[in-house]
Amino acid sequence: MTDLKISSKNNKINLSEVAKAAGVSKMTASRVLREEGGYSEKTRVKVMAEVERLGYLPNRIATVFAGDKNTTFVGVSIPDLGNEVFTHVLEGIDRKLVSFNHQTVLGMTQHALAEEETWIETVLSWKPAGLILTGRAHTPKAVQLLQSANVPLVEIWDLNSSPIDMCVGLNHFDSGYDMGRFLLSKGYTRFGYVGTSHDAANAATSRLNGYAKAIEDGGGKLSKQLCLNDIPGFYPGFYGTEQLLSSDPDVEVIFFQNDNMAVGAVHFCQAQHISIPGDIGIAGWGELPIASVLPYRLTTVQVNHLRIGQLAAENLLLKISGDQATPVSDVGFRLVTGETV
Amino acid sequence: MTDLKISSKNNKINLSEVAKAAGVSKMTASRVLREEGGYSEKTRVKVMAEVERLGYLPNRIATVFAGDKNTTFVGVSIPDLGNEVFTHVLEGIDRKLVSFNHQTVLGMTQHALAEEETWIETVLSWKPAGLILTGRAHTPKAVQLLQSANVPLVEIWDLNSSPIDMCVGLNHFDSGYDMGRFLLSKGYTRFGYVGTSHDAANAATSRLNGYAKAIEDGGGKLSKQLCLNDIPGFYPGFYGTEQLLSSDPDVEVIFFQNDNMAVGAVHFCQAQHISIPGDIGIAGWGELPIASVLPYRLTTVQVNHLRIGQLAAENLLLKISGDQATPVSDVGFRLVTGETV
DNA sequence: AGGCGTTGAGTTACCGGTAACGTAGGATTA
DNA sequence: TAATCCTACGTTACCGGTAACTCAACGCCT
Repeated sequence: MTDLKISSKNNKINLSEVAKAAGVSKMTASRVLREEGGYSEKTRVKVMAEVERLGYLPNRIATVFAGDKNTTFVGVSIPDLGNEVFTHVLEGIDRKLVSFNHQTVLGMTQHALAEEETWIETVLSWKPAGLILTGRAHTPKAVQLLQSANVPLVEIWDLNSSPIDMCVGLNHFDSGYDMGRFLLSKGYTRFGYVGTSHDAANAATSRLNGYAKAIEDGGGKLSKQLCLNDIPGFYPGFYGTEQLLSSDPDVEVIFFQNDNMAVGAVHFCQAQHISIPGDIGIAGWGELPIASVLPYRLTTVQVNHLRIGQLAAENLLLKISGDQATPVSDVGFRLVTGETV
Repeated sequence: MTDLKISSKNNKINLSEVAKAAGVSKMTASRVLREEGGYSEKTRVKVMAEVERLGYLPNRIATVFAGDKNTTFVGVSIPDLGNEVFTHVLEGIDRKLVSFNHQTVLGMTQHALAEEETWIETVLSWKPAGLILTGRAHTPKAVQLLQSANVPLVEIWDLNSSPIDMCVGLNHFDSGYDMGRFLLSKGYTRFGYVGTSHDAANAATSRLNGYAKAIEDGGGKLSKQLCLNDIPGFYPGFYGTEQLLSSDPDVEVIFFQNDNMAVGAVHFCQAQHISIPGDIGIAGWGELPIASVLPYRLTTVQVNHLRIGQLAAENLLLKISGDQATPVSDVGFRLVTGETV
């Protein structure tokens, strides 16, 4: 019976047992482990020896509970991992968080606000140190949860002049507008756009809106916009181009949701012997790694994805430690004129 | 003073307050919330009304603590997010976990066992429901921590006949061996390899070893192997090819660490007007999305990354709920002969 | 010798839930 | 009608730490 109990409880060594083994009180052991001071060197050595010998692993759940504090978890929601853009942002976030002893709790919201709401509720119930959410749109209940939870929060990606708490991103509308204006300046008159599901009021939609506005302002025509029900990857860029060109062969230039889709388009054009930029112009967005190996410089919008993540994490960490943090950070963008238009 | 307290404590509504407001005991409120039964419909309605009115959010930390249970977190360690291969695995894991009310706690170990050990210790102190680790190599202390923690564990990626607990992956050595044999059968005699940092005993090294063994067994020559100190992406594939060919122009075929590197090579060859497969053969690994838009089918090894993640999560969840789970799952691979050799 | 500060501890209460047990009162059964 | 069972709760103790407090022993000073 006793054996069974021991084997089933396995590693249930807690602070009391360490203290007992070291011949001190629980409190003294606690002080030693937290290096709080108020104990002799002799005691410290005794306690640490028992910690080592028994393989004591602190129960951080209990610590959080005792102090009525929060954990060191930071909830990070991103739409999905299939979109390369967000994996770079996530990497920037996690690198920074880890170096400050925090852990990323992942939330893939699949671009659905309802999923996000559920996830927020779950994560908040675990008392996170902070939250980073991709996008500025949330359900009313989510907003209420976030406000009353009173947890440091950064909304990233799409710039938001009045964030719930803090915000790090760029103005997607402007980036689309600038691209539109640039293409107009190149003499194009018939414009196309290819992206993926834009049901939600997301950043890609803002880019499309900016693009459309620029074209309208400049007297051009957005002949065709295609929103595929797919991920914004290489192959959707490939077949999206095929679809767009077959339904509207007069389009002179296409703006894609991101570089990967644009590269898909480049490969489609190569396969069909359509000259770039002679027969058609191609523009991407986000400057993704693939662009570096193309035979010509892709026309795109350069965005420092990693920087967004880092800055979001930095501001969050500041607020977590009670310091002042910038409420709104604009990381900006840069138009890369390239050779594909 | 009182106001200050209220505003600072904000949403500190706990079960006691809900119970008091509903005119029942804490225990009854607890039973209602857990739908445990043992209460009248009238009571249920009263309690739920107060939960709603007060915006009560359960403190899951306290629940875990009370029951001396584990959280619903699952620690997932991957080398890095910059490697597209692992993001697919991670996506498979998280999708499955989420649908069973678990959350992914991310750990980027940067291919360093010491980082992994630190991360394991931290995550274990948070009482996770389970762990998924990429790779089979761990520090002795990490292994000891994992064993004594007695938490469900899946080691993924590299197949391991004697895992600490469970294992999901494929035989990387064999996949390299098969590729080597296939290339030999195509008549090549002088072989090259380009990958990234192989200091650790990782899966890519196993592939290289399998490849080298096949070449040796077949009487060919592994003329040159290049291990760049970079990420296994497009551009390293591009300049790695340049480096390899300039130092050893006689190489007839190159096996790359993954498809992205191979695509970088394809673009290098296109830029230099080197014919594929006429002048040189190119082989990748992993069948990544970019391969779908190339003008010809890339010779590669197809691996179902998403499936690895799903299967790992499935087995973990089985074990978490106390059921039997497969100790070792081989997801296999498939050689894609392609047109680039 | 008595007063006082410092050092190195121990004691108590508590964080927010839940397991285990206790119990009043009505319904059912012998 | 009394014994018994069930329903719908309430009470108590506890999970593993830590904040806040208490306290003994010792050295030091006047």
